[in-house]
Amino acid sequence: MPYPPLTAGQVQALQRSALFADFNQEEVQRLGRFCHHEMVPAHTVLFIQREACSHFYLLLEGFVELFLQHGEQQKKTVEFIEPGQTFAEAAMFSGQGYPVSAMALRESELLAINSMKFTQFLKQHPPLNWRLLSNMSRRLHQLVGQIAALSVLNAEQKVIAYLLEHHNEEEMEESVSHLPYRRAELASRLDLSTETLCRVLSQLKKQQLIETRQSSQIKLLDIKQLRERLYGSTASS
Amino acid sequence: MPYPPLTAGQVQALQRSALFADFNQEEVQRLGRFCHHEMVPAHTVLFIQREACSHFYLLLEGFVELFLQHGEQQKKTVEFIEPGQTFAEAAMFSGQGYPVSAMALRESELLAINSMKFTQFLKQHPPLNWRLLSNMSRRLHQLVGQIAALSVLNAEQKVIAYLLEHHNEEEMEESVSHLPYRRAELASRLDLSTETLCRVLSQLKKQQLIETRQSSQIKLLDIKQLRERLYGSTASS
DNA sequence: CGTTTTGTTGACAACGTTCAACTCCTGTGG
DNA sequence: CCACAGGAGTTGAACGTTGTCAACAAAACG
Repeated sequence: MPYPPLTAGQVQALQRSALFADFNQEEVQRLGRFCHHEMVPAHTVLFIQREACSHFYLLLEGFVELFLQHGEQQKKTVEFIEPGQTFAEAAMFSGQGYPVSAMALRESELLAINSMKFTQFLKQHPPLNWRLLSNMSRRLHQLVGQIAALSVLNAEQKVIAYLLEHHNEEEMEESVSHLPYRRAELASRLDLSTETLCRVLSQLKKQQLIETRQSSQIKLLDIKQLRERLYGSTASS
Repeated sequence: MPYPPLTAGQVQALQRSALFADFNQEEVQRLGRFCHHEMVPAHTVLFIQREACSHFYLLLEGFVELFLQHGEQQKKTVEFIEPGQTFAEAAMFSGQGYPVSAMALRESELLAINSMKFTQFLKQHPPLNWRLLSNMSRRLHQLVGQIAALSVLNAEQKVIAYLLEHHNEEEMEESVSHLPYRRAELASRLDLSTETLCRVLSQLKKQQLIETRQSSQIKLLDIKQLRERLYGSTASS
């Protein structure tokens, strides 16, 4: 038994994730034998593109960025991971290593799950196969949505689409989109330069469609009109 | 037994596909009970985005395009499917319907596999789970590669990347990239206008890096130099 | 409180799209 | 077999959107 047993909190976190939602106590314990807990400071690189896949992860606390690199300096954010999400599950099965690189943007707490051991475990738990398939399928949808957004939407539409997708309906009586990202981070995710992102936000502010507070919280003032700006539909994730 | 038995050719096609590669005769026959053969003329729509997923497909002959639509008129090609490939397998598991639309670009011959029946079949054939996972995983890689290409490469690099990926190393002593597409089709796949695609091809012709024959066959004259134009690497699918 | 990082705004340039003209192919009917 | 029509491919010019560079403002941090 190479790893210390899981804490109660970690067990709960596993059971709250999509993959292991209905695991019973015993199954979680068996899973725990090849998970280890990691606490990493901001800017830690968890894995890099093309590297052989040794683990996949469940994020407990913090914030992780999945990104691509081209040439020496260009970086493109593919996705942000928030607590409760698993990532890099798909990398286990392709035999081509991780398709992206991953970096913690803030100090983060993770559960790293050993890929080899997990694939063995998988054979003994057929229902998990289904979960994984549906998980990956949903991720495929998301990526297709991103491709649509990249190729079909202009700067303003990208921003609006993102705001609408990520605003928390129930949060306050007002619709506040909490964006815990730096401008540069969000810009990279939307495939814009920081400058254009700023400009779009300014314009939307001028037109009274949004309000910003301390630059990381964005209040949506007129959701209907925002939706109209996306035309009929976004087809986005 | 709702469907006629499979012909020898269809059985072979199934066994040549990635998903069913090592199926034995009996397994293929059972699979055949919920496959049906389709022969469709060019421009047939096989399914459309968001539609509930009733079948997935193996392309036997012909040519199929997977695409997205935005608004009323914009179309973006996500992928071309060539004979031997399966497509839309992932749609079964997400519960969100097909993520894209599919249209036959030429007269095409397909095997349509009933999704419901297949998922039942899947439970009795655990090794298939693995196949599916690795298939979908590879597709995820591809999509990530496309995202990279869309966001990081310029027009010339997109074209070169595509040519290099799709040229047939062994075909003739010369490297001929057979592109059985219309300019407009290829342009949509690369997210360019037909015009820019033409311009890029012209430039490459002028610089003696490629040659075109009857506009659908492209001979790569200097692969090394083409590679250099992509910088260090493409990170593309 | 000053220093450093992040965000915002403007001027300008670049790349790609759009529109329009034109050429080249392909296939069809005379 | 040629002529012609229609579509596909190619090229040029003008335009627009977004990226880049540079200056500046505002926060964050020690």
